[in-house]
Amino acid sequence: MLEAIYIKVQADLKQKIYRGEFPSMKLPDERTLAEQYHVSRSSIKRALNVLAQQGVIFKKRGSGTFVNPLYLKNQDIFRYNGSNLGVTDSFRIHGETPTIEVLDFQVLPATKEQQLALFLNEDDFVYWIKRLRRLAGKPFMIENGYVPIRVLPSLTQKDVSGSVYEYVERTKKRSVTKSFMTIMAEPSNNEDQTLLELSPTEPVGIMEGIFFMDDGTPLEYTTMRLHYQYLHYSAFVSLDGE
Amino acid sequence: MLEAIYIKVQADLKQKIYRGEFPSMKLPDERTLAEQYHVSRSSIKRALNVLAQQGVIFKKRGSGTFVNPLYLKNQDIFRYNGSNLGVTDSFRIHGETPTIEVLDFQVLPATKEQQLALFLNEDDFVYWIKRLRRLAGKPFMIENGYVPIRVLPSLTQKDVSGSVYEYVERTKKRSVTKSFMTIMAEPSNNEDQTLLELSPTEPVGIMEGIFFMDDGTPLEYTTMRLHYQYLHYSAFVSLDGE
DNA sequence: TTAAATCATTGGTGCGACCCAATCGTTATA
DNA sequence: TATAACGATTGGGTCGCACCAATGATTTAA
Repeated sequence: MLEAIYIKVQADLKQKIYRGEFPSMKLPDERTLAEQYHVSRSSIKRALNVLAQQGVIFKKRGSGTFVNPLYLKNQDIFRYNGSNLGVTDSFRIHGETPTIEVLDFQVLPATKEQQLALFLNEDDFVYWIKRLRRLAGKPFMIENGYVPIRVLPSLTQKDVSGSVYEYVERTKKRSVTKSFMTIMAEPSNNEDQTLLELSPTEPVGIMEGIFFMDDGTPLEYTTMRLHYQYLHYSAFVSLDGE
Repeated sequence: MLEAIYIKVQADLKQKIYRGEFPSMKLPDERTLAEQYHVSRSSIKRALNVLAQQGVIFKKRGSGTFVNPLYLKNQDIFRYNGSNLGVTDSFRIHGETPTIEVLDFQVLPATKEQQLALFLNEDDFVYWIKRLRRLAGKPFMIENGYVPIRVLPSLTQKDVSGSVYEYVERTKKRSVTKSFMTIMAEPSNNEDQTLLELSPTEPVGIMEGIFFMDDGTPLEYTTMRLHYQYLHYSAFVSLDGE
């Protein structure tokens, strides 16, 4: 099975929506879609659920399924598209690929906090990866990442000057598809101001999080300090199935 | 049907996880759970999918289903619990309920941007609701909300001095469970500094978003300017079913 | 004419069956 | 002993059915 049916249906419907093939903003009912795609209603429901979760459509029992007009007008914000959660991918959207300057690369014993976040033992070690990211030459992010040695035993400085997640996908055939993140803001400190070329009144955005591989293994604990103009986090939140 | 089976199972499992009833961090396999709960495997799968989506568990084909240790250690962060997305609910967690001071309450013609965000026509009007929120007396948020008159025709200043979402639930029997939000940060302006008691180097966090009722009707377009210490947005992100 | 009852439409939930695919421990083999 | 093959376990995907619940249009009755 190269790709599940519901994935294909979901992708196809998203295309059709994007291309404006539902001018009435209303999709055919589930039973009809099942016929059209020659799949069961269950698979259609599954595809529609994914789209609803993404905020692309709204379902209304008794009435039908409708396109979220916002998705049409503004679909570049609804970018839950990349197969990857990393910085490289997220910021590539703006047209250019970020470059990486490695500021530091060491092996350290894991702190208590890191042990907790990365499910480590007392005697475990982590790589400390400090990097500066630039977009079109302009620095926009200071990144402090901590990766358990146990998870990537043969990581080198060279690997670290590229995307760590691509390295993981290449060498371990695992993808990084889950993260637990916290977003905050703070006045900039001296280092921020120097590295990110900020004035004292200009703040930084902070994105701090744990990134997991698709099997649940925690890969990295990261703190990102962003030039405030680059902190732009969008999310569609749904509190339904609870 | 007061509550769906998969909802009950999901809630029960979450309780058990929280109470540490799976010390090995491993849940029984799906077929066994189905027997224990006297429900079909489909329903178990559904319940587990919800929990996986919330980051409470990780599923690993061929191995089993495991508790996310982070959820145990830090479950107060995993608070996708409230039935409501509003500010009142979100910040009540910290122990105290925020108070509301209405700074302005008017009816205005909808701007282009509002028409787009709220699916309105050219001649539609919106309420402009400007409010200051305090927690334990300390101001922490300036809120500019825009609500279509069409949606809440008889909204009064009195209603607006409480939670608008509670008003919606009471009068329309609809809940506010979806939102599309963007989070940013900025240096504080004069008004921010005055109302939120900030110094010039201290920034504001900005949460801007559209809130939808459970049937997809957009209810409100809001811009919230937060004292930076109160911007603390956490999310579990999963890029799986795409 | 208006309000209430009815009914068709549409999405929601639940079941159980069937097979697939990844994993892991066991067993057979070199 | 180390490796390979195998098989059991476990979650993933698909199907098709039956029935429920909310909605909205239609029909009926006041």
